[in-house]
Amino acid sequence: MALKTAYVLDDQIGYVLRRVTQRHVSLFTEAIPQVTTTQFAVLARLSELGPQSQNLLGRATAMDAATIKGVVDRLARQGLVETAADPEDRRRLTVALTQAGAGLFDATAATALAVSDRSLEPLSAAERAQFMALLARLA
Amino acid sequence: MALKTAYVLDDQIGYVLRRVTQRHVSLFTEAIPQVTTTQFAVLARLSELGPQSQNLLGRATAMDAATIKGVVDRLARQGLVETAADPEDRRRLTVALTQAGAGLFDATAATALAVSDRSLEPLSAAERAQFMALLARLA
DNA sequence: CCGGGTTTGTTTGTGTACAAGCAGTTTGCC
DNA sequence: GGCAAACTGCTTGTACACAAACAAACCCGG
Repeated sequence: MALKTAYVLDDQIGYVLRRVTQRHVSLFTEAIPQVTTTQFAVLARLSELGPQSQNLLGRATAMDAATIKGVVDRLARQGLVETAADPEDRRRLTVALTQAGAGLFDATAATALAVSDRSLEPLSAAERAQFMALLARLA
Repeated sequence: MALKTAYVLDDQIGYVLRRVTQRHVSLFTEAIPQVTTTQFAVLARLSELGPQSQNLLGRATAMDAATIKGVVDRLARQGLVETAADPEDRRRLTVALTQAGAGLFDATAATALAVSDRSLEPLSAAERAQFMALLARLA
């Protein structure tokens, strides 16, 4: 008879990913309470790529259409991004950083990098590099 | 003047974690559509530990009180768990697997393990072990 | 030039996830 | 014995995340 392989929750990638994410988000929120991790990703992409259509922006930040809409709405409510109609394609909604949004990103980028570091704190420098390389291959 | 370290979103642990989680959840949902990853974690813990108070169950599955309540409610609505008042402590709500819940867990545990494997598919066996060891230290 | 397929965005519904505040219960300690 | 502290659970509000269904606009082949 086959040996039944036990299901050990604590060894499952999904469960551990969830806990690591919880810890990371908690560190981020403590350091940068103004925006969430997802909102910050949008600011970062807009800063990097310049104004984008909402749809493209969603793809560039791994959010589906419904999710990116909510995120953009909340950022707009905070005055960090603004949306404008595209004259060339009337379906399109162009999203751009405001001065305030660009300012916030520039002011917090270094802190955000420090948060990434703190998340990886339990690992040595060599282990961090190794881990990030492996993690990237799973995305 | 100090060299400004660029913020590269794709290199940030939080962003990559989110994408890896998205991929994993998608694989899980495809393989086991009856319950979500979080709900499955609850079934696994109950199967492992036996009936638990809702509060303890939340801690054992890394969910806060509000979250575990919602998850237990939805599992109960599906008839996979049942709750009972504790005669010894009237604040306590004991959560237990039903026959259906235990049956579903037993029937899908092997599949769930296969999902964990598929999530790690891009890595070799040695790399998987290495990755899981590093990941666990970040939780 | 027109009709079908695609793209873009919106809406609704469901399911985590957490903070904060409330209420009832139990326990510990004076 | 009695009261404060701790525990357990509930509720509300906010924020992702995705599926599904829809409408409007665009594009391309015939």
